[in-house]
Amino acid sequence: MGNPESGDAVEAREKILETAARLFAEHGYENTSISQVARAAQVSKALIFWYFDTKEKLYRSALRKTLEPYIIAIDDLDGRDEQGQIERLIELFAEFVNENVYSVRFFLSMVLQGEHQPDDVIRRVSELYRVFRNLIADIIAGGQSRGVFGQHCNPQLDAAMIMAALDGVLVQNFLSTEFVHDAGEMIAHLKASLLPRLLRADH
Amino acid sequence: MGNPESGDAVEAREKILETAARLFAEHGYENTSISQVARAAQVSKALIFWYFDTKEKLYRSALRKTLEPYIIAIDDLDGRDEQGQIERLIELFAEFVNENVYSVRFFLSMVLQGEHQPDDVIRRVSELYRVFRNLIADIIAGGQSRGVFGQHCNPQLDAAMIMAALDGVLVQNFLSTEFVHDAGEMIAHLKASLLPRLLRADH
DNA sequence: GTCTATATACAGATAGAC
DNA sequence: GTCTATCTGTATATAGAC
Repeated sequence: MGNPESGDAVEAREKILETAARLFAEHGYENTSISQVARAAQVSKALIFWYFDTKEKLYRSALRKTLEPYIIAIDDLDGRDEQGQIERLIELFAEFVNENVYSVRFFLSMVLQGEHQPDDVIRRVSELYRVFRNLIADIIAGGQSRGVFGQHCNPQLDAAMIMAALDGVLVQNFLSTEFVHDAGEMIAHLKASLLPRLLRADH
Repeated sequence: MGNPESGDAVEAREKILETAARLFAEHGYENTSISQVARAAQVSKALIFWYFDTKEKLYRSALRKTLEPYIIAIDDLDGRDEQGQIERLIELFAEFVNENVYSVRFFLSMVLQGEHQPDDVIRRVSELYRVFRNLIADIIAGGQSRGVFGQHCNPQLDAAMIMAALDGVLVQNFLSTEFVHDAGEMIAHLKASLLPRLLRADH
């Protein structure tokens, strides 16, 4: 599996990629120079260009690497009622964001600033988001036809609302210092606030 | 009030400031060069340094200028019941964000990225936010003592929740293309979802 | 106050030795 | 593959004429 001439060829490439992914996520595209990456990865600038040709391509490769752990395993939804399933999805989403704070924060600020948004990366992220929302919408629709949720529910809109609230809590969490309540408490409150409204009994 | 030598001295300074504020908000600190600002404001680079010494100081001055319209007039709250007051505050917040989309979006991405955050600017913005949240918390607490809202309410936490949901809706709105529902519809849904829970009757 | 011309630094990128 | 040395562009900032 190794190269004939040099044993750690792949490792240098990997180290550049890891370092670049970290630095880009921490300081953004324009705030990160090839020289910085080279210094931090302990290689020469030229080597970075040897592997990645341009700064732009390095950036794209680094982002793609960052996306690798972006998978949410939705396993244990069976055996729960509709409300329980949605609650579990909310928890999974919060956990996911928590495990990827730095990169999620970075993607968010990337999209907000609107510059240097490789299309494929944006697509992956927003697809993940949409899958999640549709999952919730489907559960609501299913619960509706089973008579658990009322006809006043609008699956797509209610799912979007839950996601929005979730986003808000997590964004506030990013801004931490100034925003008092901790995420766990807020997530619990979110469930208590939004889910009862869906049930058929009241309204 | 004019200078003896040059009639439009102040206007050049103002033009630089306006232009810088716009460009910084559109492209960020690192993506905006003094040369760009000079070209867009139709003055020489040197003049910018004459007035503002360094790029950093120009940035700070531009941000301070951006903050000037950051005032929310809370006038017509009297004559409404508690729920009506909160609904009105939600509308005011949404209107405010809508009238300042570009700069709000910019401040958000600035805080998220964590770099180039002049302390005084951050303070102003987060103070505005806190005032708003406390206003809602006070209304909830007042409604509680008047018996309109139930004892299960937690004024600070419920206010934070409302603000979080509001944030989420508005952030989703920034990301527009990928996120289906329009802000007005979501705001209406937000009121319908969160406020009934506060009332004493149910629960 | 406003300009042109310039100093200085560092960015991205290339050439070529090993 | 990995390096040193260098090219070229552009950034912030300054000097000095008007």
